[in-house]
Formats: sequence, structure tokens, C-alpha cells
Amino acid sequence: MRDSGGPMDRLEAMSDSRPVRVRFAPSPTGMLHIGGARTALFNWALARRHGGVFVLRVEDTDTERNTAESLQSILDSMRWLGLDWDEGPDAGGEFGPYFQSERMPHYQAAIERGLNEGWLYRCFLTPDEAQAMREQHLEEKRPGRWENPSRELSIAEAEQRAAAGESFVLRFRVPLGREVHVQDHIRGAVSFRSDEVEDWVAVRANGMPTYNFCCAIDDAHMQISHVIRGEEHLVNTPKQVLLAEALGVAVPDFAHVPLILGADGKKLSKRTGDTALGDYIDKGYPADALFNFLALLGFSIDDKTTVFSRAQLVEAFDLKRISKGGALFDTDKLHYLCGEYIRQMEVPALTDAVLPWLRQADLVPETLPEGGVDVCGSRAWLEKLVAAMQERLGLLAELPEKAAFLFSEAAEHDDKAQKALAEDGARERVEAIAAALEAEAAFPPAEFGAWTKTQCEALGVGMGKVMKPLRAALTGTLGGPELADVLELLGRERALARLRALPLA
RNA sequence: GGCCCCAUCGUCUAGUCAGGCCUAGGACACCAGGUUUUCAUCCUGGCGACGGGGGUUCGAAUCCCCCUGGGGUCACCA
Repeated sequence: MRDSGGPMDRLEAMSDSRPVRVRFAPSPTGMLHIGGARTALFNWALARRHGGVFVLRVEDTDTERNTAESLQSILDSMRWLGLDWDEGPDAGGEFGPYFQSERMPHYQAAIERGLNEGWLYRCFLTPDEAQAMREQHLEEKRPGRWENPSRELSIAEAEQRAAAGESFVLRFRVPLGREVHVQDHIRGAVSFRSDEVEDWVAVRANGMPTYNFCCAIDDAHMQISHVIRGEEHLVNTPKQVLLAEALGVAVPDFAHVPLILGADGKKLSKRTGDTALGDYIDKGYPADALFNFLALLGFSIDDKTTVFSRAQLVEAFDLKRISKGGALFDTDKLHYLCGEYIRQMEVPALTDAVLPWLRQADLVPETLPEGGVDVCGSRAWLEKLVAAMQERLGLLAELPEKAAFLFSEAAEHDDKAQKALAEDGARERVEAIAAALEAEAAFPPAEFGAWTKTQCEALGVGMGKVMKPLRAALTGTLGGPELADVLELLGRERALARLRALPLA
């Protein structure tokens, strides 16, 4: 008894001419999840694509678990990603308030109506009793929903028990024998039998309405045109549609985006890796790279484009191009994109971006020393460093570790470096270069490559015989930036000192 | 288990709605070369997929059915 769900019934992009109003509705019970960030991104993109409005609505009906810090970190994460909202906290708007906890008057009116019209009823089952009935129904493998005795209570009796102080919740009276159709921009027509939908709790015993209740009412009141949310909400949709029908309000278009999966192929969770956007911020992923990556998870511009800007995404964004299957969170690709963005950045901007990490690693003080390229730690020197390291960086946070040797007095030689210096004649060649370097007026000598070649010829050996131990002595390892850059960043004093004070073999 | 969703290289995907232009394209990863004073970057090449079975059709990755597989959900959380 379900529709085929074939491609034919996938909605056209804009099924009507309502202005585009979308919302992201996080609940402030934790950090912003990667999946939530992508959902927010898609909402934002649709609004920007159509010159619509992006609403941020805080779903804080769970008074037990809300925290102010969570809210703050969610807002911070969104701003960091560049997802600016037009209505919501700190932005205001004509459909506020934007905190559900402050919208009780709206809900109260609906509650009274529901009670009067009979589509809400008082249920006196305790949570345990309700759970037991649900389980028993499951155990008996009976079709449809479990039967709630409170559903058949007379209004008089229900009111009497309530007046006597008995605790109750308000449940939605799901109509029997209905077929609920949901039009979804990503999945086409999806339908549910109402007999499969349980009489869900609309208002808790403490008087606070639940998610499904508030959500449908707010979406209607805020004139939301498209609800773009995670696929885990697909099964909630008939509840919200039925409520909207009872209330006689508009039902938005839906677009349920596939889940982001962890390495285990299941919904991304803390078990399989970091799930909060904040974790990635802390690890030194540039915002543009993360934005690009998130967009790529489930969306594609065409068959070739993988690196694109926000503007390009906005220009190309279309719900029809969101894929239906879940996507694994591929850290390799994320890492690649980061490198790509780091290499694209202008040196001054990259220097700014990397500064916090240098400070955190204690390589650089709050206030940079004055001076030019010759002053270690100065702005000019740092830009030189960044330029030299740029194409070797995968993450912003990698710089301190990779560049530490340029900040220290002496080099720490690793095994490979020691081995290189232990080779026959290596130390002598390093000393010869040190002497030649000292004799030069310019430091490092101009045309360093050519200069070195001349030195090698004078010594009668190949480049490798000189460069390798020289690098080992200078940097303490065998990889890294060009030696001319290393020399310049080290400066005459430090560089020569390193060449003169080789580690004992 | 019930209900719902999904199914192209190891991964992200293009192609599926309007069946032939697909001996299935791109990117990441991986492997092999090249450039380079090292590392990295960059360039070239390679590996590698339509889950299975039935239909429909002159022709199916594309349409239909079944199977299999994966996921989501079954809260007084959202």
C-alpha cells in the first residue's frame, strides 16, 4: 500500500511561487553536529539561491537538557562556517520569538483548540505504562499501533480525573484508516498509513509541548516554505502533516537529506570519529574547505567540479541535485580539500589564519616582535615562513610542529639526519660549505642553487652529497622547505652555529 | 521484528526523470613513472563500479517486479 516513489513523482524544484523561507532548527543540547551543519548549509544555500530568508529557530523545549553553552557554541560554529541567518537569535524578525520556550502563547491556543475539537486527548498512562503497552503490542506482533485506553475516555471523566490532580499528557488523536501523503523534493511521494502512526505525545505532563507539536505550528506560523532536514525525521513527517491538517494550516514542502555515515556505515556518531563541527575547527581545517567538503557530501554541481566557492554553490544549488543515499564521512578527501584551500590562500591571509596555532604552541608571543624578515617571529619573517611552508601544509594546525625547528636555537637531529651526517665525508663537506657561506657578503648567497652547484664542483661531488648533510645539519631532518628559505629564516648567526655544532657521530 | 528510505569504482559522485551519444565520466585514496637540492607541490599513466534474478524493448546503469544488502525509526529527545 505504498506509492512507487519513482523518479516521476519527484517534485519540480519550486512547486509554487511562495517566497522561499527555510529554517534550521537546532536544539541546544550539545555541539553542532557535522550532519546538522550540512543541513544548515543546504537550507542556507536554498535561501541564498532564491533570494529567500534563512531562519534560525531554537528548539529548546527539552528544559532538562538545554544549556546556554550549547546554544552559544552552535551559533559560533554556524558563524564560523559562514552561515548567516536573516531571522533568529541576535537577528530578530517579524515571526519571533525564535526560541520555542518563548512561544507558549502560540502553542496554548492550539492546545485549547485541540482539546475542544477532540484531536487532542488527555492520557493518564504513566511513561512506564505506555512503554509496557508499546512493548506488549510489539511482542504480540500485532499490526498497526498499540491501543491506548485513554483514547476512549469520555471528556467528562478525563476532566474529572485531571481536576482530581492526576498527572496526564496530551496525545494527538491520529485518525484511523487514512493514507498520509508526503511530497518530498528528494524522495518523491512517500506515503504512510495513519494506522501505523501512534497517538504521539503532543504536550508533556509538565505542560511543555513536544517537538512534533511545536515544529508544525512554528513552521506554519513562520511561513516556512521548505523544510530541509535529516532523513531521520522522515517518519515524523506524517505526524506533523496530520497536525497541520487538524489545525487547517499550510504544510511546507519537504526535503529529507540523507544521513552522513561514519566509517562503520552507520549514522555518524562519536564512536567512529569526531562528530562536532567544533572538533574540526580546533584541528585547523579552514572554514572554506569544510564548507566545500560538507556541500560535497550529498550534493554535486556537475560531473567534474569538486573545488568550489560559496558563491558557486549558491549559484548552482538545487534540491534536485541532492543525492538520496547516505554518504560516508571521508576524511581523506577532507584533508585533500584543506590542502587545496591552504595552497590557494594569499600569504597574508594564511599567516593570519595560522597565527592562533603558533601562539597556542608557544612559538610566538601575543605581541609580535618588531622588525623585518631578519627578525625571527616578526610579521615579515612569519610571512616568509608561511610562504616557504604553504605547499607543505595539510592543516593549519600542522604548522607549529613542522616549523618548530625554525624557531629554536639549535636543531634536534632525528635518526635519518644523524645517519646522513655520519656518512663518509659528510661532516667535512658541511664544514666546507659553512666556511664558504661565511666568506660571502650576502646571506644567503643570491642564486643559491647556482651557488651551491659551484661549491659542489669545487668539492668535486654531486649536489646530493652536499645538500643532504647540509639539510640534516640545518633542519635536523631530511625534508622541508628549500634550503635557501631555511637559511634566510634561520639567519646568518643561527645557521652558521648549526653548521659548526654538528651532533657527535 | 513493523513501518519508512536507499542501492554506479575502496570513498564522494556524474549519468537514471525525457532508454541508444556510456567499450560508464570526474575527484579522493592507492600504485608506477616524470619534474625537483630533500619533502611537498605539479604533470603523465595505471588500478577500479552499474548487488542478483526476472521481465518490457530493436536496444536498459537508466522503466517494471521479486530477491538480497544497507540505513533510519519505533521517547513525556529533537
